Amino acid sequence: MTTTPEPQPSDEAARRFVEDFALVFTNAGLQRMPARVFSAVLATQKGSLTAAEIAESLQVSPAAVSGAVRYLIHVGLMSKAREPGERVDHYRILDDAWYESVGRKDAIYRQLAESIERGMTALGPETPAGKRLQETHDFFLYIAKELPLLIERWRADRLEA
Amino acid sequence: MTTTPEPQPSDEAARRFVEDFALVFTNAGLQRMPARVFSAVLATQKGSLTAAEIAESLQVSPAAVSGAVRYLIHVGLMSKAREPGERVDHYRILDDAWYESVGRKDAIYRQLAESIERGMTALGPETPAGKRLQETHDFFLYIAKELPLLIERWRADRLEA
DNA sequence: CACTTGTTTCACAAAGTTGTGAAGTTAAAA
DNA sequence: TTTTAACTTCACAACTTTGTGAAACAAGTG
Repeated sequence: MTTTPEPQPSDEAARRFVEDFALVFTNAGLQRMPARVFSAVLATQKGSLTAAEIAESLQVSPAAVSGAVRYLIHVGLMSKAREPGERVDHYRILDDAWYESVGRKDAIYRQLAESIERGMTALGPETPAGKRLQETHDFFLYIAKELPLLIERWRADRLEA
Repeated sequence: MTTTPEPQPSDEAARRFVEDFALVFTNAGLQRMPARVFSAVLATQKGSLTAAEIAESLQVSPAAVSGAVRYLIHVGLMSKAREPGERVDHYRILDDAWYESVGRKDAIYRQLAESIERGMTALGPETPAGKRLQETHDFFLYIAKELPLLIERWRADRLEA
């Protein structure tokens, strides 16, 4: 046994950033533990961490890490990789994690639009309510269409530089 | 006493829409009760409802309605109005509720960018981690800037038609 | 001014969520 | 094939959130 029993010997400022960013990310809608795990990996120099390292650095159980990374992988923010003949998984943030997570919001707006459309039928398309819904519907579709284009434009601009 | 004791005599399809839309809206991030209240008002022909009507139509307590509308007003999705010499409040959805609620998301991205910026300082701007954060930071600021422009473009297009 | 009706506040119970320890599973190493 | 380290699953306890009933409050009305 030569590992440190301390919470972690390394950089205190980094740990504060991890919690700070996780908090903001939580406000943005992510659950707490996935936000912390993501944040912990984000703040590493090498860009990846093993489950044990995550657990140690956040002071949580391996079970919590397991649940969080499963979720993060599911929503396409992280990937798990194991080198051939290795025993540990390395978790890293996908290169286009952010683009995806913003761009994927178009699905939400599309769902809203679909629900509104059903509502128009239910309430009568020619009634005042129906007409009000029509505009909302169009707006949601507009956003759903434009969001991915926005990301694309960013990508294109980025390639030039 | 001449009011109906039934859950509500009126349109069944409308009630289904209310719950359907509330659900989608909840998936999009709103709490359940505010989503239901909003949805109930959205589905009315006259475009407004009193607290009592909301409570009746959703089969919830006045307290729940009170809490929900307070929240909805706070986040700028609803307004409360009382006619001079009236005893009841009428709740209605703000005309630009949706524009606001989408456009206001730029604040979230701005906060993310700010947190990332603090992280860059903490991790060292010239380190691998610092450089990775830089790009994320720029991306968030880009989104924060473009979202309101997107809404504006919609508004402009709409005025023409 | 007392009454009535509509709204808000508050303590609490019910329901839902989150993270833990412990047991179970997988796969490399011996 | 047995051992061992890494990871996952699961039942449960702690914590949080949500909606309720009851009481307090506010504002027209007679």
